[in-house]
Amino acid sequence: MRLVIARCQVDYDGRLTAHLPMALRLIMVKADGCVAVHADGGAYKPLNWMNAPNRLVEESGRWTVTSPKGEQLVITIAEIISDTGHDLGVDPGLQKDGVEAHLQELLAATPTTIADDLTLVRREFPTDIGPVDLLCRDGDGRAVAIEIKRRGEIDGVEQLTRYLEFLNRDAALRPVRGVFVAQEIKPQAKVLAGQRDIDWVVVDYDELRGMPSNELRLF
Amino acid sequence: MRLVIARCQVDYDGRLTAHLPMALRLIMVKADGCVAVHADGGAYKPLNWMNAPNRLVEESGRWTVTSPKGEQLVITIAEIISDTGHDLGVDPGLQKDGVEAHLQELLAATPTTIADDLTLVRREFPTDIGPVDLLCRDGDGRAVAIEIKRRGEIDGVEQLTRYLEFLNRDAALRPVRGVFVAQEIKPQAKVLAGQRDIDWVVVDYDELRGMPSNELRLF
DNA sequence: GTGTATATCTCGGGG
DNA sequence: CCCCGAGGTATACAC
Repeated sequence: MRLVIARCQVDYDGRLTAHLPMALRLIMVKADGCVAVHADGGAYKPLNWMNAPNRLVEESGRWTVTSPKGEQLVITIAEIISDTGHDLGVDPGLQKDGVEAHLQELLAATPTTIADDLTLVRREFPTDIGPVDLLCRDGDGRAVAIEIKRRGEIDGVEQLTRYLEFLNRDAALRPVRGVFVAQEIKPQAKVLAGQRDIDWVVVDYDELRGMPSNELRLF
Repeated sequence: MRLVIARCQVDYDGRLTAHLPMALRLIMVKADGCVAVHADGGAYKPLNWMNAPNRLVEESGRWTVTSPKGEQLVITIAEIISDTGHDLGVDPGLQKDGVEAHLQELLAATPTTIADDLTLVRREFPTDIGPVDLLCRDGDGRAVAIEIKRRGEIDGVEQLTRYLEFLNRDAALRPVRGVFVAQEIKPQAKVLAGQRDIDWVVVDYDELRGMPSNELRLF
């Protein structure tokens, strides 16, 4: 990783046009070739950048970064304050816990936490418009499509609505009910779900995680 | 801006739990207090971070960053390779051109580029569920709701559908047609729009910008 | 502050 | 490669 502190001006032309007047900034060049220009504030997002893959041509006082898609980043350098490089090697990578995938795993193992008469048919049930998180059947053998979110907002209800629209065209499944499941659900999402006859259930991740699936089988 | 190259392990606990094993990385601390841990690849996004505002407590071999919301980032430092600081000052800021707002301005000035019988009623027409980009009337005096995107995808069609649903409840406006306008439209979005009787139009930003609004008034 | 929409979103997975 | 969905999305803006 190369770190350059420099007085520079930056011009990007690609998905949009953007210009940065001359000022002191950090230019970060990573081992994969991506370039980012940072100011001394503004969270972690750089002011301007170019992702890998790209081609960096370094002339005196002028760096030109070109992507295969025709995007171009031109860095005009007036003064270099510092220019250092370090080989960091390959990172072992980030381990996450508590994202939607885990919630889906737990709910697939114990769908009865959503409604006590549900049995799982398939996780990530494929349709032409995307996978349905969980497809279940209820006690009467009727199909139930379940959309899972960490945070339940309007988008999730729209997504489930599209799936239900699609699934209800299939005579073998029809009629399909929908249940919107999340750790928290915004009032607007509840209203929209209600308007569309979609049930919603709030679940607790920590509670689910603490509940072994064999404990559920006793019910 | 402080730049530290160090062998470190990082543990985040907040909106989720995340762990980074010990490895060589860059730790960037900006003047506003935000902290970002970067590997030597993977675009501009850091592996882990904590935005401002926060409180950074630096002990020997252990940095603890705490946010007011109860999130915590713990950086365990085994070895410091380099530790430098530079005062970059306040950045003059980024100037952008070509984002959705500009497209909307241009189309508001010359709605005839969407359909030649359109006249503008209002930009950002307010509804209870969000603002409609453009509300127009066609040659027959019928209301037309227009949703503008740089890139037209399914979400945009859903958004326009919600607006149409809402607007069509208003007897003074009904029946309201919808037009989906974008610089490029994905095939799925065209299909969904077609299914819902929503027209779609592809426009060229550079062409629009090159076209003075008074030139259009001659038609 | 909540709610809504945008983003050069980024990033990863699947066909 | 595109398409789709998730994200500690972040960020701006209106109510």
